[in-house]
Amino acid sequence: MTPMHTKEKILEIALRLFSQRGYPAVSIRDICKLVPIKESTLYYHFENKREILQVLLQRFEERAGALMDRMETAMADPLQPGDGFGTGVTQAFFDEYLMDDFCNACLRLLRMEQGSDGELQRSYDQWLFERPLQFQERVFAALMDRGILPKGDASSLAVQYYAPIFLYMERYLMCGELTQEKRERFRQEAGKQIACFLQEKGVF
Amino acid sequence: MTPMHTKEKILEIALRLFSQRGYPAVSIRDICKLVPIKESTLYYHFENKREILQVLLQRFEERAGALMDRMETAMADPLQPGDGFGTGVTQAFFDEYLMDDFCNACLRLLRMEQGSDGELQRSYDQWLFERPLQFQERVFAALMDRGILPKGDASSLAVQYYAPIFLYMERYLMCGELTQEKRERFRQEAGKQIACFLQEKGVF
Amino acid sequence: MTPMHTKEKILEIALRLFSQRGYPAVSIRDICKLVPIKESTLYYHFENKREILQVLLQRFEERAGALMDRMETAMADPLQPGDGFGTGVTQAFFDEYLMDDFCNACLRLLRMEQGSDGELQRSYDQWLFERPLQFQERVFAALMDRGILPKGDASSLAVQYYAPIFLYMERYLMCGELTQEKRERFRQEAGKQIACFLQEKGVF
Amino acid sequence: MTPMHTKEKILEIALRLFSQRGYPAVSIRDICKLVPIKESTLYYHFENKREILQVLLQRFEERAGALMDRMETAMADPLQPGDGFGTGVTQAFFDEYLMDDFCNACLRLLRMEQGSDGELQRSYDQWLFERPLQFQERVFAALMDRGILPKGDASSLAVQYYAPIFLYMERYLMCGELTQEKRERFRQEAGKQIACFLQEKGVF
DNA sequence: TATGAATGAGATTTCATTCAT
DNA sequence: CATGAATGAAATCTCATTCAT
Repeated sequence: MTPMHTKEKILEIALRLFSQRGYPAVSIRDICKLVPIKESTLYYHFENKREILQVLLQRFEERAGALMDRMETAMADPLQPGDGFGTGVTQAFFDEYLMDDFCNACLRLLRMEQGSDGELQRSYDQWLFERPLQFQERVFAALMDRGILPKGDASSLAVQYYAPIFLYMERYLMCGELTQEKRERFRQEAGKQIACFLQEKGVF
Repeated sequence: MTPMHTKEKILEIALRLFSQRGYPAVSIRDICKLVPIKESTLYYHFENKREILQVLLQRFEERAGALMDRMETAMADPLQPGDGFGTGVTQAFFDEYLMDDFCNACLRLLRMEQGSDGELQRSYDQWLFERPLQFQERVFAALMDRGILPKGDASSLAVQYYAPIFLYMERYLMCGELTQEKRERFRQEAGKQIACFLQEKGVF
Repeated sequence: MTPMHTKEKILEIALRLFSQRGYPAVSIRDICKLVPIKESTLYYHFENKREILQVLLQRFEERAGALMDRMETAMADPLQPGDGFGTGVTQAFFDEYLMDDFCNACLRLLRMEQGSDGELQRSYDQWLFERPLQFQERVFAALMDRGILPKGDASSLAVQYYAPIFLYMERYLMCGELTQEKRERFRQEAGKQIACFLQEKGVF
Repeated sequence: MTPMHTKEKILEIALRLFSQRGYPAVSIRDICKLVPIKESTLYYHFENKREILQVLLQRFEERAGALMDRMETAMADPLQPGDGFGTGVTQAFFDEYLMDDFCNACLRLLRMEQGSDGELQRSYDQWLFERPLQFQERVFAALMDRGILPKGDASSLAVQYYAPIFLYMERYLMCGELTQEKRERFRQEAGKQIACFLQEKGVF
């Protein structure tokens, strides 16, 4: 057994259980049974139950932040010719964020627990509303600048673009097991709405 | 107002707490402390903790079902001249459903607990996706029939119409306290998107 | 079983164990095993372990306060002829305080735990130094007023009178089991010192 | 000053904590956190928690024994002319014993833990009652032999001499932090009682 | 010497629930 | 209807200790 293996295993199992049943419904026992270790061992690696959650969410913030930064950087560059309408970026948002095992589980967790903790609420809002909408708004503003889109309310457009994605995410990616079938369904339905949107706006 | 019977008081407090902290994070003690009664008294009114949840959700289903039925009936009638584009119906959906204290709390509850229970998951999907989208689809189909909207994919239109509402509901009505300010904000932002949609589609 | 019997039994056992081994060395388990009840039952009667201690010490303060008040009242009256030099009062201090099962156990407890709690420290000082010395000082001041003792430092006299009592109390009444033999020994040795003191001061 | 070896550091910290909170209330963790070392390291230096206590008390016995021996030797010699009434010896008893950081902490520890251990009880009695009283008795017996004091009960005199010292020690040196202010107060009050005693007995 | 990792036993406390009154 | 009293099970966490490295 490589050292530091246990701590990672704990985090992995804990995230799985937390995202399935919610933080308060998962006991230290449950986690340890699956790792498997004795309960006292867990306390060698973490101060308390809460710390597991914190480490998890801190890692999520790092990954989410890095992804958003990457997306914004990609957009700041003159648009890649082959990217058409930023499709590549949206793809990354789907694959490395909404449907990535780790991020998806963290998002479910945030979504469930935001009610009982102001900080989590803030985080949930940031990573599922604020940053994505902000990003999309900048994209549309840039397209308006370049004359690809008629001048108008970029913020409103961002909502029109993002809302269906969000809806399908909630419906297909935030409940039950994250099966391959659901991923596919999400991709299709969200893709359809995006295509519809782009067509209506006369892009292409 | 009839004097609040104990059973009703229990349900009221329980719903408040469940919708704030989530079902497993609320103890019988917590509920009884606020009612206020002794824990043993609660078991005179309910078989067990689960039953409180069940009664609550059953009542919700009744109310939600009744509302949806009412909405569909209103739509089935030749459109009320003064209603324009079903605005009155959407208003009812906002005021008597998404922002009604009881329904809102139930929706939050469903939203949180759906992960740990297949039945709740089914219910959540039904009352927040299936029925609203279905209804909206029928509305648009009817408008197409009457030539008010060009023939097309009513189901896709329904998503375009409903998704922003859903997004704002998630953002403003499903977290933190349901303040008057948040209600207003929701009404404005959602209203703006609806207006935008109607205008684009050439209705009016 | 009469109602409220359990709570008293818990207090009784807890005091016995606390005064023998010290508060932190006694577990809820230890107490419950002897009562005997299940651990969860204890929490029906007390909020937590600390509360047991608090109830105990509060009762002690009441009894100790009442005794001291009684002693002071007795002294304020013109001295009882048969009481000679307040011997009766000292007797009460011995029998109903230092050697009384309840008070003795509480004093041991205070003595042991004062180190870890400022409030207990205050209480210990009050009931074993402040009040007894104060009382004794008043007695001597009164005797000086009446010319039975030559005018002088009543406070210093109080220490001379009380210190041997305190020393023997510490040696015989604050360690090991409070046997009849130790009580006797305390009474004799302390009595001898008191007699010695009175003789030297020329009282009688 | 040689660099403080780990073992010594452990003993130092342990004594500080034990004397403040009592042996059972101090965990290996608490000690190691302050040393600072990992818990497993402690077990390289000591077999178990108990052994720390034992080493501490063994050292105390050595120091206390040495001091008492020194005091007795000093007394056995023809009285030092400048020492008057053994004042120098009493001073040593104060400074190198009751108020010495190490001895004071050990005495507090013994005082607290004597209840849970027969051996400690024996030790406490020996070093705080038996030996000091015995020593004082011999002093007074010697003074009687030399006609400086009238023949009488040396043992009773010893108690009269020592009891106030003991009382002030308990009150000022066995609770809370051992501040300079408390040391001073002890010295004054105890000194006053000693002076008073000597004057009354007509020594000088 | 020191540490990382683990653990059995046990501590305190909470929880949902029962039952006699 | 309501309560007082009790409880088995489990939750979180602490403790002293071990052992391989």
